[in-house]
Amino acid sequence: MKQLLVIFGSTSTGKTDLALKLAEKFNGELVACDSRQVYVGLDIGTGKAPSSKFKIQNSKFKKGNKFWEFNGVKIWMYDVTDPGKQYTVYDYVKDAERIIDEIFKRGKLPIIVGGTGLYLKALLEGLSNLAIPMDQKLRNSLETLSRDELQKKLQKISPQKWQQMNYSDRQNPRRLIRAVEIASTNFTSDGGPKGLLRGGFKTLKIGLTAPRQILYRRIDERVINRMNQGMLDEAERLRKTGMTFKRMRQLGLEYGVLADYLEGKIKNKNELIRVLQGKIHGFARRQITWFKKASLPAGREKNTFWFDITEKEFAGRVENLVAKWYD
RNA sequence: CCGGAGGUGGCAGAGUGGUUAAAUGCUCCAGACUGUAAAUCUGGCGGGGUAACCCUACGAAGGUUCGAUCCCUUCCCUCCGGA
Repeated sequence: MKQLLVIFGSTSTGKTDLALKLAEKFNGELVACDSRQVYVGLDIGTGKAPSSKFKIQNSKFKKGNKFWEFNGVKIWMYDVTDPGKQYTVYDYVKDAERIIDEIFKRGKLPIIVGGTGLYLKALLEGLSNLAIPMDQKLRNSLETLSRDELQKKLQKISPQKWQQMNYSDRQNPRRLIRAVEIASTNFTSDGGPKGLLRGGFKTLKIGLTAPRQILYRRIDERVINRMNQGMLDEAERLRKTGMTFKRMRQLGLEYGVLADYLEGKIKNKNELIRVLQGKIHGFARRQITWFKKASLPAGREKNTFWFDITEKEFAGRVENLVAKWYD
């Protein structure tokens, strides 16, 4: 039976470092599950480079065609598209499924490394509406409407959908637009991607956590490291290649904050660092909220083995667990 | 020592004699999320209580007033300029 190892957790829990170690031991290849690492040129800000500690110990690094390689371990789903283009869950599932299939053909163990909860869920379990394509023309016109108008429109064309939405989503223009889009399509679904778990894979899921304070500290340090690694230059390079500030803000976190800095909305580097640290704390919290249901038996990431990265020998215990599971 | 500005909740920063536990932003906490997900959206945020409600608060101490964070006096502290 095909086996699949999944490692997930919030930002700064050391997913990639752990996955690289496991890949060396178990003859694996990594598949990143990250909505921003898919873009070419977003390297430092998205943390594609492994931690500096790892880099010093393992200097063998190269970039291949559509993959990066550390110490002989390939990492996929980096650099799959242009940063100016919008990439979505749908694209991700399609691309990642193909990559994973190829890894199997090579007789290797795919290790999915993810911080983007929705992508991970879609890849593993599928998403029933995923196949309904987006209608850019419709979206353009809907985007000119106010939230109020969007709500009325949806209530009119699909009262059932409106009923299903919760209060928070009803205030969310982005959700309203997609709901209208789904309601007004005449697209007949072929079902779309079904999710790997339904393909009969034997999966082991490992979730990484850390106490809040320690997580924040790791985030704060990482922001400073990234500044030292030239995150600012990276942003300027993106500007020079024609990326708009608007697009940078869409990309979020480092790129959004960096856009504010380049535009002078943030006055100095210290403020830049502070703002960024705060934003990433918030991001980590959102990830934790998403993954939290995981700890419940019927939760989103059921059958997950959770590890607190501050516990002694946690990496060794993970290794033992994988060794027992992997045939 | 003299002249000027100012001291507000974790921070930044409004404000005004009563409707101010005090705008707004940030941090922080909680949550939603089936095609932008590092995005987007919702709620909370002095303390206590399920609640009605109670307590402590706008540098300190007094005073004026029915009532002061807002007016007056003194003191303490900070910043700018001049000796």
